[in-house]
Amino acid sequence: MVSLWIIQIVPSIKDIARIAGVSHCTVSRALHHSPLISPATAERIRDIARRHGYVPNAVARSLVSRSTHTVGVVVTTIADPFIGEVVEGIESMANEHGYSVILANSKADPELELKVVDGFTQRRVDGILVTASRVGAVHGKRLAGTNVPIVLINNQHPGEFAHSVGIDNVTASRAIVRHLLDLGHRRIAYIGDRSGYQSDAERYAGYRAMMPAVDPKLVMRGDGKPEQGECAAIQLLGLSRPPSAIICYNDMTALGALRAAATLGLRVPEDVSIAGFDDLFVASYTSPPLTTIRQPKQEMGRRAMSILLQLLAGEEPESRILLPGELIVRGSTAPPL
Amino acid sequence: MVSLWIIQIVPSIKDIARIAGVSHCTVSRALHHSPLISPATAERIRDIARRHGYVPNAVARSLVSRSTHTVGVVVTTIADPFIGEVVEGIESMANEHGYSVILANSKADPELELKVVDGFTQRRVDGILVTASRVGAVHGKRLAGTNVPIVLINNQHPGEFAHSVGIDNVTASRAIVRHLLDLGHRRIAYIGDRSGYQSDAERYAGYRAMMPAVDPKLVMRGDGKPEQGECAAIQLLGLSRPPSAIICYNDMTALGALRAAATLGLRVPEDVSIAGFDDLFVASYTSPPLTTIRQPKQEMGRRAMSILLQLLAGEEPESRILLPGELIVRGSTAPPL
DNA sequence: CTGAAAGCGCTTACAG
DNA sequence: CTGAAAGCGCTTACAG
Repeated sequence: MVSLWIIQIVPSIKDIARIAGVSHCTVSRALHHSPLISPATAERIRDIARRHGYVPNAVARSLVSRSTHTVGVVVTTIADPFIGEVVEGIESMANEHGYSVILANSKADPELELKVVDGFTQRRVDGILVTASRVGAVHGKRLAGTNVPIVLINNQHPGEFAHSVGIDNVTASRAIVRHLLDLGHRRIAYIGDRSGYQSDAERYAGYRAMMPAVDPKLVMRGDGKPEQGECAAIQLLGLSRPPSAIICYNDMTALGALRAAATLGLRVPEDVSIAGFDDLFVASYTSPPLTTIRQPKQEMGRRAMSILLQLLAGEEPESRILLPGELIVRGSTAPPL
Repeated sequence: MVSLWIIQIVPSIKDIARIAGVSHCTVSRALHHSPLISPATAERIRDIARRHGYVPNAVARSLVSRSTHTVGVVVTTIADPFIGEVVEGIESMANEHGYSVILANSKADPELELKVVDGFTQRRVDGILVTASRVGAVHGKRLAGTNVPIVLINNQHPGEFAHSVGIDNVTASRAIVRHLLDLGHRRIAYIGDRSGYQSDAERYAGYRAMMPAVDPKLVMRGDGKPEQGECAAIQLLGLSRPPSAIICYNDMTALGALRAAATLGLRVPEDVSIAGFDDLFVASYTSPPLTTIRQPKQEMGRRAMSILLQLLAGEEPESRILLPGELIVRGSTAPPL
């Protein structure tokens, strides 16, 4: 069977002009409700446009207005639930202000990220948002040199960029430690992330600041995923003087720690308290549910987009916004026996 | 402090032409590696373009080529982990073929969805992908009437659209029931979704087809979220002759059922087996981990994009693709005591 | 109130 | 091998 092509004619402003018997610029003005056009003809033109299914061509408009009303969003992966929430926030804020979101995946690969940003530049996005980038480390200066305004969210290698939104890791981390100290814990372990992220450094700093003394045996590093969290927790719980509580860099790591406790036949929170960071959806459904720090994910997206909007309006927004985390106490922490 | 505007001049093809002392069309050809241009001048022009930071303007190119190499993706919410995976698949396939993804949120609101599609039309996307839409119900015909090719993923109200990708719910559902029957279960309950989705009808059909007899008391409906799954499960488990196993419409419902069992002091799987559908990330981290059907989420996105690509190439792809689900047996199902 | 003209940045027949 | 010309669909001073 041969494929049949029906050429769908989408009418242009000129087609409408011809039908209405006016010039195409009059149509343009009528469609924009310009006060220059007489109400009668304006209405007549709009009616014709409607009946003929006229849809303005944003591409042509962008070419002359030199603005696409589009923002590029770079993510390491959109399948990550954390990033999904952030993008949800970006998208809603963008949408409320007439902007569209172009999404691109960098797969955390610096080369790909550069390609992605190049693609954004070709498409003439008005601005760029980058989430959870470790990429600043590699191509920071290069990106920062672009003409397009860039706002970073949860940037892992700050410095090069003017504008960013993040979470107050130190304060949040201190809040978790305080919570555990208040419960009566004294031997508190920390399972961090060895990737060299600033967020890990800050969370660890909060931990150190609150602890009267830190036993180096109680500090380990994973990779932010459950498996290594499990390994680290197994080692910690096997110590001659094991911790009574474990603070994890993030919820993923805590998932592994919970599993480690189960494997070792330890009860949470009776035998060991475990805390995470992020408050992913899964944190409410583990057994027991996880005590953690809630990051305002959507809010972070909205704020970042809002900074971008200000930048595009020629304003001078705050350069670095630090949002507070919220301690969510659930069943995985309790006084030590 | 007054905002200072540095006008960033992005050179156009004409600027490069002036510098190179040729016409702008020669530049255009050189940049496209046209064989018409002498290798020497071509290289010289490309070098000048490079040094002056020339970046082609895709907007202008789109205007003349009448193709934006852009696809619009409609989601009910990008924060949903299921949808995130699907979009990941779409994005990767799109990217491999030089297409960009514009993301838009419909919030499952038919009005908004229509606005979103209208926005896509203005931006002249080459095609549209819609995930998990209940919207077909309301505006199906209207959308189907657009000039732009549309492919649906996990469509809940098929019929109006030519092209779609889905999962073989009936077969997958039968596989779960068979698994439970093989374990020795005879009283098997089903907690469905009352929203009238086709997926629920199909999963229920698979359940009915495999059961020698269905006790109507063992069939309940929630809304696909944990709370109502919990309610339904509490009622089921309180029956004078309670089920020994519960099949849930999806993992979210199963999360509620697991919680119900815990609340009632029942052990899973010893006292009751529980199965879900979807294989969300959370399914591996519940306690016990959840037996469920894995949907090939990324694959669904890739296949849908691939159909769209064929459509754009003027080919005639299969109109309806049904992917198989995979039974994932974990700790939440076992023989009845 | 309306139209003719120029231009946004590019591609592509058509001449030479 | 290269350039002049036309055109993609629109906006917006500039005249009238």
